[in-house]
Amino acid sequence: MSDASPEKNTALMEKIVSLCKRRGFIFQSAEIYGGLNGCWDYGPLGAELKRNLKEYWWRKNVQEREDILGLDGSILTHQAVLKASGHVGGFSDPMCDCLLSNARLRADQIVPQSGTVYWFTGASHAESGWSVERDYGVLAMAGDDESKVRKTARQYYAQFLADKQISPKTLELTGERTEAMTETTRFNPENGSLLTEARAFNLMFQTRMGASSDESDESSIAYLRPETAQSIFVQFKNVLDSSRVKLPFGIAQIGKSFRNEINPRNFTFRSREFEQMEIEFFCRPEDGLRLTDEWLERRLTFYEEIGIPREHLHVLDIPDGERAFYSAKTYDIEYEFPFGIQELEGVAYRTDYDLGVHQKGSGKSMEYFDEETKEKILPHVVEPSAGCDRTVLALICEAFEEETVTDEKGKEEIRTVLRFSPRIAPIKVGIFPLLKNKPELVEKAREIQKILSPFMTVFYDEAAAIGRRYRRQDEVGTPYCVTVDFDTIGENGEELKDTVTLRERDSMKQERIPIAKLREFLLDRIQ
RNA sequence: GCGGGUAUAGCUUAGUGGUAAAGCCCUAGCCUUCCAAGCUAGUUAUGUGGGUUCGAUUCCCACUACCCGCUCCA
Repeated sequence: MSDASPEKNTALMEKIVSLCKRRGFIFQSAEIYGGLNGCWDYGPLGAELKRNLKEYWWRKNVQEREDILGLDGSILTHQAVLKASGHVGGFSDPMCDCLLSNARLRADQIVPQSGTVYWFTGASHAESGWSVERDYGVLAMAGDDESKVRKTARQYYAQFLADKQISPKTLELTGERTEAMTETTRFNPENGSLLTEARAFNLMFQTRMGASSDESDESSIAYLRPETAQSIFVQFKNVLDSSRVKLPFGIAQIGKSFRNEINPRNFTFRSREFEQMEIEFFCRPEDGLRLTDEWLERRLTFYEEIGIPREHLHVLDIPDGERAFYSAKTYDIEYEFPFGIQELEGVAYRTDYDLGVHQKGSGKSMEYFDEETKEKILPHVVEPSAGCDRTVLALICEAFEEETVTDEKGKEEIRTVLRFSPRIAPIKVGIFPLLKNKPELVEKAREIQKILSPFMTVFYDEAAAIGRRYRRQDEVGTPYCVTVDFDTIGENGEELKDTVTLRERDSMKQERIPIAKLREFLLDRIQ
């Protein structure tokens, strides 16, 4: 996808989805039962790919740093945590629908209006005897005349007509009365039509804990966490007290989060169950903005290291007024997916908002005592929060390529190849005996499999012609293949004995390498 | 959530109100000395549930899922 265009590319995305299923990267959840909306399962290769991503992230951010510590919090979350964080009250959108156009509107974003409301109780059609009783209203703003209002009402009632041949114009409106209203948000500013009652659509999955939990017992309510961040904030004190760390330091977590998205879309990109890779990096207030910029750079480097080049990433500096209310600075790192430029990760400076609300909510101090300055401070926090599933999808999209190759006879064909970085490729090396009906070759290949498999994911394959086996591995992104031939078993002299052909995925070049050096050679390239 | 579209084998596509076809893939065997070779054999499908009908994969209805647009994404 080196020539990725920002325009939508549905055909490309369909090919990628098809490959993911065919080769066992990603399946639809509960497919044999018709599928579960917005849920996906990772197949054998997808599981390897995702694991490689998570392990590399953990290695770079936890293992190789002494100032970041790991955490693995529970998914089931105490309701008090999410009340304090603002999710119970605020993690919802009041939505209402226009009764006329069915447009969906955010109730809290409707500009209040004033005018005269015309109420009706129903409509009838004298000729056919049809009638409907249903309350409806239209807001007439200054300048609207009555005929326009009645036309809107007739269009509304016409929706209930069984006979679509009847013109809305011939309907009689019943029960008309008027009412003056000021600053109302119950009507669609576009057309004056009455809206449905606002319904809160909370994006959190709620559950009840305990065997005896009954519907009326509010205290049994728990939630599936909508982000991994909260368990980090809630355990901030415990980590601090148990680990003897000093500011600045971070707590990292990889784990599942759940949001009841209204509209899951774009394959695994927006799912209801998803995995996050988050760091909360705590610091002194004066360092927050600087560290936000530093983290942005560090994260961009990370994406380059796993094979997503900087030129396919976009950094969005979210302007004042568009950031979440708690954030003093936010960068979005976006990737050019075939379906558009979409967010992979947010790097947000959350100030002391989170520790502040939990200090208030729990009544427990979240303060940090600085031994040098002898002062107590409430640390600020910088949060690089990456979507794991989104990054896996980006890795697959970035790696996908259909290459035209010409064989010796001049015949052109399409080679589908996933150009994964060796570091994250699900299978590191394919091991083939040149021929499967020669026991010496098979035996030697099995030996090599045994040597390498403790160190990396290997795939042994003896079926079909050697070229086909190479292509199979190309399609799943295996960077190297090793072939055992007659040289290996010493048929062509001592100097070639115990050497194998090493074939590289991208160049399709082959070189001769001693079996004894294979492990080191491969490990050098996949670390 | 609204509107539009789609649903036949692992994939890509035929087709039919009366036994569902092909190519690729896959599996096994033979053969085969490095880039999807050949021969033989084989497995596998009408998304789910109703209705109409003697009979439905085909017609009708509902549901589900996916795709596109809108909406939404603290």
